[in-house]
Amino acid sequence: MSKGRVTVVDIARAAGVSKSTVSLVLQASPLVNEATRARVNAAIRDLGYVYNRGAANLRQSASSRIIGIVVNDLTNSFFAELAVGMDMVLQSAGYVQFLSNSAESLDRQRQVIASMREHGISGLILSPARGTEAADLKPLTASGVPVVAVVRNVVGAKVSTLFSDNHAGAKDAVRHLISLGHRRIAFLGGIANTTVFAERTQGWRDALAEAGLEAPEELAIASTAARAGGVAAVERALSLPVPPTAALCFNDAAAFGVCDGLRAKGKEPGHDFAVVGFDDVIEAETAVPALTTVSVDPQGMGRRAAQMLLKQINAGRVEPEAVVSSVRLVVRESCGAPRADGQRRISA
Amino acid sequence: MSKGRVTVVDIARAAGVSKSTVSLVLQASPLVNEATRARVNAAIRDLGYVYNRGAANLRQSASSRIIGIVVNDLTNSFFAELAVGMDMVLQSAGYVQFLSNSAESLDRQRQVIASMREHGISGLILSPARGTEAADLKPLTASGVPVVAVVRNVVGAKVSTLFSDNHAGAKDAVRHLISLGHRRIAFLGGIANTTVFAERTQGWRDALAEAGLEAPEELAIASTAARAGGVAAVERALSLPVPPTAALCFNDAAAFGVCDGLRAKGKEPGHDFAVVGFDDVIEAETAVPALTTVSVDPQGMGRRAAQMLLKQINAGRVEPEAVVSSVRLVVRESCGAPRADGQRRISA
DNA sequence: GCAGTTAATTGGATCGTTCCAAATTTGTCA
DNA sequence: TGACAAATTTGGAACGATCCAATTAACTGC
Repeated sequence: MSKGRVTVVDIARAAGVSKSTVSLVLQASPLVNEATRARVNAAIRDLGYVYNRGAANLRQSASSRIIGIVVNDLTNSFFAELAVGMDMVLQSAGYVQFLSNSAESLDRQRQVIASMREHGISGLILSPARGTEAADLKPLTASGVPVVAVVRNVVGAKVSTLFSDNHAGAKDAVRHLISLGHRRIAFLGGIANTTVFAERTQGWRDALAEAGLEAPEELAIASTAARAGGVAAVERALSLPVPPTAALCFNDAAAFGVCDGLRAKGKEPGHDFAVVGFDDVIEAETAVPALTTVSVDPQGMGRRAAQMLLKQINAGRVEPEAVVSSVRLVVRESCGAPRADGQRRISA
Repeated sequence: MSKGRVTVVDIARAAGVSKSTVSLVLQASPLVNEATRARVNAAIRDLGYVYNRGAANLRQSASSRIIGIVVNDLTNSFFAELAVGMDMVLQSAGYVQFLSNSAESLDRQRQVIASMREHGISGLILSPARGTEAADLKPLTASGVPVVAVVRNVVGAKVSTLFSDNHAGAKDAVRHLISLGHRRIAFLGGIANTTVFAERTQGWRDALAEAGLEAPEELAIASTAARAGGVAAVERALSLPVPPTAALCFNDAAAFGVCDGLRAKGKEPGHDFAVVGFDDVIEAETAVPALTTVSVDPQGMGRRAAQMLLKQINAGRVEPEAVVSSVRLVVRESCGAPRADGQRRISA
């Protein structure tokens, strides 16, 4: 049974028709008679036929219905949720995804993209590794494969982009902290020299300036975008001559780290120190204290990115668009503000 | 440039050789003369040739070098890390992965597996959705595609399996809690009626029995395997007439939820109540308090699963093996025990 | 009963690569 | 120089599905 796979010719023979008819049945063509269709389908079932998509893709017109997805850190739940969102719309549109993790390695990313190209992907959604250049995507775009860059930018690349509104989100968050009475507000975590970091810190600076407050550079403490980075950053912040009383963190992972670091120093987040995150990962809501954060809705963003890509694929020609996904501040407990639903925590 | 892709024939023409020679160069065959090889490679570069793996896979002997991976919940970092571990060994073995998320939906899982089959995967690693039956994998195994089931079992399926030693891990954890003086120890979180739940609760029961303690069923509180489930479970536990003083949790996600729930009730985990998790996800180490947990090393498990699959693929014939991956208790702070490195927390 | 439609069906030819057997070139030695 | 072996190179036939033009079957209306 397992020797020599079953092909259209085999089922054609079994059903007493030609391979062409079988092909029509496979494509659910209205041209074929109901009786024959039933006969062919029965043969397909009986022989355990498996459609060979590779063979079908050989004809130039056909598209592979494979979408490549490359993210820079799958262990960060933001990206995991992003991928899940994409999966939802791609799957229901009849595409399958080729998901890979570059783990911030440019080499790895190159390999993965090359491999996807060989497999004839119909499109690529990429959350680029740090340092990705336009040249890395050139071969892909040159051969007309639509690409959507999410989260991070690839300077000079002619691809569609979908970013969250980092500047506005950060500004809103800091405004909120100011409205709660804070005057010395830090920016903690994240990797300096990245676009996202620059945008978020600019939002922080602008909100402070707007309120006539200063934004001393020693209060913008970069480290890493992960939990451990938050711990380190808040430690540095608390050891300053005049420590801050509140912080906007680079992302939720860092914010959780900041909470950990505060507790390690005997301070309770949301009580003795206000903490605001960025991303609104799924744990933000159930954490204690629940994390006030700028919601970028990772799953929604994933869905949107997938939709942008599908639109380009269906349009047939590549016409890059740049979308900025709006964000909104979700006030929970970690900033010490009273909650909308009446529950409250005491503010510092 | 983008019209009509470049094929072996094109580069053959450009390099002044036959397509067969080009094919040999592509496969790095030692048969071809160095000078011609260089000429062909130059043409490949110049024309921007992209190898068409689909066409190559058409010949019966070739293998697709695609591995399918299906996990039941990518947003759980345990599975994300599992996938990352697999990615590492598969990538370096020259395979690409087709990763999908079934999100616990059997329908979805069926669709995805069917799609992977059409793409001619060389093997499948599956963390099955709840309720997966042997019949779901039958077509795959019948056609000789190696399958490795991880984390959860598929009863009756003739596939390789890789599980963590749930029974021993739970037993060790509970023994440790007993050695710290706890007498009323709960089991919190997880979904009843799953193999993993049954194995872990059995370990809990056995450790208690061994110490001559009772394991009343009201202390085994199932809910869900996520953070919110932990919150709910500990709430129920604390409202019992005689509440427990310690708990082994179904997994780390639930354990974090239990910590959250404890704080919401004004109790400090690791101080007023001992908490032990299961999995040792990456956040377990940096959380506050650092989570005492049974380490199953998800990345290592992923690597191992990938190795098992590759072994089967290379062996040529499917010979299922069952591997139980050993686990070890990592004592940190959440159980209230003094740490090995001298730092200590006060035990309740 | 027959031309004119419409509905179903069907042989090739084709996609881009690999593999095989056979052909060509080059090298070696008597 | 000719015979023989080794080193390279090469057409053509697969692989499995699709598409096109062409054929056959079934149905009109007169």
